[in-house]
Amino acid sequence: MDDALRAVADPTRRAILVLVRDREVSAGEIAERFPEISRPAVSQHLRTLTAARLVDVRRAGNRRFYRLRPEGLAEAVTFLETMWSTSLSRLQHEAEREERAHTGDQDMKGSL
Amino acid sequence: MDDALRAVADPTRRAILVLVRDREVSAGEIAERFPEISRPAVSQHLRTLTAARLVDVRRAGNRRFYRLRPEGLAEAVTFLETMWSTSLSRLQHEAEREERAHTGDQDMKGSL
DNA sequence: ATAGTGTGTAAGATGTTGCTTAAACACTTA
DNA sequence: TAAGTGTTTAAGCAACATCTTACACACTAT
Repeated sequence: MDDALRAVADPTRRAILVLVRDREVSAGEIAERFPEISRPAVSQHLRTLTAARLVDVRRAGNRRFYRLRPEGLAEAVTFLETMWSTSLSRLQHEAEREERAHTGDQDMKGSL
Repeated sequence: MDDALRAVADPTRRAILVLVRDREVSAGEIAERFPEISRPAVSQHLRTLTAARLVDVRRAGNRRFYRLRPEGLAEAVTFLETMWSTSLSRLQHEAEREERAHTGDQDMKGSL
């Protein structure tokens, strides 16, 4: 998870992931989408993504095709979802307590 | 989203988020959980998390209490979920094509 | 006021990241 | 073999992140 979240923290790498989400894309084609940075820079990002197991590589002749490897995101998604939804459900419960309190239907066990 | 993902890329900050997920925790109490790093280091992490709007702060007398602000994770969760599930559904479609081709009855869910 | 407790800020050392240019590798084609 | 294309690796550098120590701030209580 650590590698995945670190990899995903960079905006260029996130953009690359979007590019390779739905189809295989060659390194060169990826690099074309980032005219502002050099090819080696893109290559290094691809290496980082590969090391984080966020993309798969297929070598075909001269070229290398990259594609999203969604399983690599599983742990990171789970972590963030847990933080997000667990805490949201807490907020929801508080909201419900608020509502009961206002309608005179209090639940003492719920109070802190 | 950028700030949130960068903030969450650090393991210490992730651990802090877990600590403040379910309840308010004071800066001192948080720092106690990280004996290996100094108090100022923790304070700086808290600042980063606050700037990323991933936690809320409440000042009470001497102390400052931190708590998870789940809304701050919304965009990041959405991004990762989209990458994850969209791509998984692609895999599923490929699996279904495979299945039709082989007339087998395998269950792709196992590969998650 | 003064001292004590909880916390944050400043300054600086150190390691890491992301970029660039130059060179090398790998495969294709003449 | 030699030249051409696609891609990665190497080396070096500037920017940034994270840590530490020392100090400052804010509030509490003698």
